[in-house]
Amino acid sequence: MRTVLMVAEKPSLAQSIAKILSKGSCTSRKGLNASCSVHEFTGSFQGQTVQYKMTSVCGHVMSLDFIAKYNNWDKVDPAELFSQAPTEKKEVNPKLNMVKFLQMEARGCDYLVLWLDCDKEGENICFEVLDAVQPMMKSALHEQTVYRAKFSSITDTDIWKAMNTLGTPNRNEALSVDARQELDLRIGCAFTRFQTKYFQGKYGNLDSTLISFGPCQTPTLGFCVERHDKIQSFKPENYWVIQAKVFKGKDNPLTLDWNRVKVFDKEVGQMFVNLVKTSKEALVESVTKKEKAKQRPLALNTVEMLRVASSSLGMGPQHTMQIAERLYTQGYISYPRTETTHYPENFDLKGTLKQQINSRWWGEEVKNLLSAGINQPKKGVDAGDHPPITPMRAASEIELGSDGWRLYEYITQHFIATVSPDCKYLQTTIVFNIGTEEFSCSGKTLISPGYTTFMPWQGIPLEEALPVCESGDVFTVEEIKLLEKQTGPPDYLTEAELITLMEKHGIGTDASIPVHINNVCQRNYVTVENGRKLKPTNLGIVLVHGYYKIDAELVLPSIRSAVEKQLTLIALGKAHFQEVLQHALEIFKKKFHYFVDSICGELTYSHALQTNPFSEWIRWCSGFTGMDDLMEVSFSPIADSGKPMSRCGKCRRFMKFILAKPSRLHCSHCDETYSLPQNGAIKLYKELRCPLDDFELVLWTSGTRGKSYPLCPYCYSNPPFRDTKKNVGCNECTHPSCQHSLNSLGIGQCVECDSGVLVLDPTSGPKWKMSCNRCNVVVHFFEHAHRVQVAQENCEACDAPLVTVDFNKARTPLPDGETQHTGCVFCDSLFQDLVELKHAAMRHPMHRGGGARRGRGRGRGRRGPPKRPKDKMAELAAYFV
DNA sequence: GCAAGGTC
Repeated sequence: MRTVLMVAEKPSLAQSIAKILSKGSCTSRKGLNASCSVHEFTGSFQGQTVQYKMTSVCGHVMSLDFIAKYNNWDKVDPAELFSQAPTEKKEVNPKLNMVKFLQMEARGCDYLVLWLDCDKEGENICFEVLDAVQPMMKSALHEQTVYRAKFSSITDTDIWKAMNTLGTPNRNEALSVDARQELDLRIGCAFTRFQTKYFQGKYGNLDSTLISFGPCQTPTLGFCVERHDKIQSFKPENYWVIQAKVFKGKDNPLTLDWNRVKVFDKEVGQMFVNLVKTSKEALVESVTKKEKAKQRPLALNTVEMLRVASSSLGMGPQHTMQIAERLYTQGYISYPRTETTHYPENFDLKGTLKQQINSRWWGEEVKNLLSAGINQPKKGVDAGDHPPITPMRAASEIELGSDGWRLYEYITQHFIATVSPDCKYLQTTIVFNIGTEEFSCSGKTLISPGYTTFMPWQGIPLEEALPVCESGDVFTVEEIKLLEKQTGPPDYLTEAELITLMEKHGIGTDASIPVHINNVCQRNYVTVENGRKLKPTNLGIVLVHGYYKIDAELVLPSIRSAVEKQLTLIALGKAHFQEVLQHALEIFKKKFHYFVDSICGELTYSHALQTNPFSEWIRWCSGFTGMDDLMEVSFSPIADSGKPMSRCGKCRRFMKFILAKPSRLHCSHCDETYSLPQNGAIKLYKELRCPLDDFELVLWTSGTRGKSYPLCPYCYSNPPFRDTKKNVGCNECTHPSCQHSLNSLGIGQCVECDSGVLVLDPTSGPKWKMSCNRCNVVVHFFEHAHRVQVAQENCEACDAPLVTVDFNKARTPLPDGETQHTGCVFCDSLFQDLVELKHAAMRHPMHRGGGARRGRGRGRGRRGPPKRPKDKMAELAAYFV
């Protein structure tokens, strides 16, 4: 029997489609990776009985990156990223082993049906799957073996229709995505690397480790700054309004609005007041009553959910999506990433509603709605991806958790609202004549709440009823006043407004909008204020103003849509991939050079390149215009930042320690910046010097319960030996004789990780410890000893260096009041009770180990001394190869 | 260390 392999874009879809095509009779098994399942069933395919295998990928299989040597920020000129730097496709998530999994499943299959999402990205993934799978499939000479299923919703009719009208994957659409990936990568990385290096080398208090640029994130930031500028440049204006109060009989006075609304000239206002004041009576000119409706909402899609979650629930988009994902995988809501606002024809609206009849919150109203008959939902847009977001089963607050419940509650309320009647109300307007001027007042009274029963925040607020009157009635004027008012500035952009702007300008997609917003926050360009308002930081403002000054297109949203337009030409087969790509790259390369030239002022970029290798030229940039003028207002030059710390090995002057992220050392005399390990504190290390370069050592420490090690600021960035890695401290340095090196202080192989060595922390006394130079393992030993040293000799049993310990006479734990002992930490019986294993407490909660595993329960020595290493010297020796 | 786009 022949086999048909079918691949969907995500596991949940593979399952749904298999269920439909097998009429519920498929058997399922886990695939090679934990994420993907394979659903198998027998059926017919082109008139023959076949075995079907339905599975999925998890989004993209491959992603684009530069080949490794172009990922060195110090050696590669960002300008090379526009053309010279070759790219390669790598597996997105090597842990998932997706290619291997697909190949395993494809081995010996006869046909392939691609069920990827029906958009350009899906088309691109088709070819990623195809590339992986085709070599493993049986080859047929005169027969089509690869098919594309095109479906517009996940319903029986649609899936069967797709199956019966299979086509072929569209290479052009896939290529347009390839082009987008390459453009985004080359442009984004080139600008990001240049900006980061340039500004970091120049300013000491930037407070950002990365100054990123991207075709989506930069316009996103641009929107926030645009509003900021409007606020800043706002000039309040005085205006005047006439307020009239009238009454009839014993009724409360009625405040009327002036039909001219306002005037911007006080004298003109006063003139009107005088005209009005000639009359003591207000004559009712007309009374109109209009029945109006507030329309029930469209079915819910992702972007609307994100907007409401932000504005009404105070939940950020990233967080909202995480919660929604969870609700989806737990079966409470339907798939949360969709652009569609129209329910499929056969959607079971009543069934979905019936699930809610026992709810203690809205059960009664739902019952009423069902018995009165539900309303046909409004016609929305069917984007052909997934049905709108709806609840899938009843739930309670306890099982969902606070935010989970709030989001579920909203999704459910929104769903019920879409099948409820519109809200109906009566709008009454009374128009008055006082003297020559017209005034009016209006009010709303509820006729039937309709959907606002379920979305009470949209309800018609209760108002005081207007007096009953008809045209010709006369009211008495109680008061006429000229009020002076002032126009106010707009407020900062709310997250919900930003989402709307991004959607409108095509910046990002439903899935990526939250990521871009998160990016501009994490990069310190924007902060989220009360009410989820987005306020740009100094850095964000300066960057955007800089782009405006140099090349506004870099920040305008139109840049994205222009590129998208070109890409569509590829998708339509009207332009060639290479043509469009090269053309766009050419334009952006010019923009890049112009940007660099503008920032660097007099010295042109190409000139600088000719005369200096890349690593040298950045410092040559001087005589700035544009961006730097702006930067200097908000940020201080690196030479003026920080406090003196340790001496430079080249000029012997003090270097300054800059605390702002990324913390670093800067020698203003040599104009050099040296990077340091992050997430810890830096101190001077006893004015000791590195024997190789004469730089004063500094001590990095992650806190009292964590690790610490000395490092040489120069060696840290410029590894001294061929076998030393970049960005390591003295505890990984292989210097043969320096007293701070791994060679002098290493004691034995790490008890947990494979590659680390336990190194004595010479600063840790009196709570002595040795810590692994690779992982978080810390071994506490010889508490209260007043000296711990690594001896010259090695253990006869295991060859580990011996350790000499000195205790005070009064506190010595050694037998017979002995104060000194030399022995092996791993083998010596006297030492056995004096050694204890722990994990370093890390400052950063993201690091593994550390905190969570630090139990009080483990008494000293409970786990015994560290395991006896098999061959410690072999491990140690590995370091010196 | 970088982009944006999928998805878990």
